[in-house]
Amino acid sequence: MDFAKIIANWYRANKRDLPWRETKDPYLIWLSEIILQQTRVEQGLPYYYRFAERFPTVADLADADEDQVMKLWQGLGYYSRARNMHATAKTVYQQRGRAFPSSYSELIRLKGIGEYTASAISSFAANEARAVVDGNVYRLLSRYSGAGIPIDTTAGKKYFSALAADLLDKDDPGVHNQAVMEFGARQCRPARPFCSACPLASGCAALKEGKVGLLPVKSKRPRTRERYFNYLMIRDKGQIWLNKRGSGDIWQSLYDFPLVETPAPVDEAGLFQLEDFRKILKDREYLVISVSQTLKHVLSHQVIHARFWELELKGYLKPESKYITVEEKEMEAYAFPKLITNYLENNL
DNA sequence: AAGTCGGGGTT
DNA sequence: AACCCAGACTT
Repeated sequence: MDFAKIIANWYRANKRDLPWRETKDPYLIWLSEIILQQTRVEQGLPYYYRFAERFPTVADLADADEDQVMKLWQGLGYYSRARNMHATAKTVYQQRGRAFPSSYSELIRLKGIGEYTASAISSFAANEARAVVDGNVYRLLSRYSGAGIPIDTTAGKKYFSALAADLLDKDDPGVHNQAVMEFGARQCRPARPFCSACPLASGCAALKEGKVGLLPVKSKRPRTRERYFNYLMIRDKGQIWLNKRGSGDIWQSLYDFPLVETPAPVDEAGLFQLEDFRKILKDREYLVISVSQTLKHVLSHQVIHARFWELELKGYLKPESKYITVEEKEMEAYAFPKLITNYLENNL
């Protein structure tokens, strides 16, 4: 029995019931695929339900405000996915109305859709014969073939894409693609894969050569950098100052507070002398309401050490135009990074 | 080709 | 602490 047949049989017996497997609507499939990029199914599932309910068609998503989209995405990370998703909804709705594309050649041109996602949508929605290669498939194929070529290099991507295309079941590419990913995720999982009860065991090169635990090979990722954030929660008669984060840094399009970043931790006396701090407060007097402990927040390439300084203004001060002021009760309408919501949950 | 972009689960 | 996740984009 060949690879595709074995995978198909395994999938019939082991598949999970997932909502995006019950539709052929390319829009809903696209929604699920964007949400699932670099994200575990269990983590993405509640977000999929929220987006599918709140934005049932591409027109609904295209009509939404960016703040609404970001708010619904809040907490999921990699926020460029949400911004690109929103942009693509507008593009599609403008150019094609409600008919979301389902062909690879059209999909690949859209923002936020790369080779994996275009293959996934076109195979699931239109049964186009495009083989998906996600993290699960890389692992499965690397082990099955025994190939130790690094999966995060151009050569590796080329090699495994060709292998996946070769193994693709062209009679049923959509189900085949679902099956290989599910197999990689659950049977051929990263740690402690179920090799002793694996239907592919007899043909698995890594198992034969005793190197399952060594595959797949990934070249090393760069170290993270440390950053020190001093967040100013500036209150002025029930209003609080917010900052919308721009391009060139983390958390673009989310909101936080006026920020003084320093190259090293600073104490109270040190912070209040900094030019960046005084520029925000001008000469206005303020009361220091509270100073938090240092919170550590870990991202993929950064570790952020954050302190929150709650200040109450004595008398009115018009903030710089880059900041907005909102009633504290209205803050829930804005999307914040996890670091901020964690602090607010524990301190308000 | 290398760097960047989150947050959470697992080992 | 290191690795990984239904990757894509920028430089």
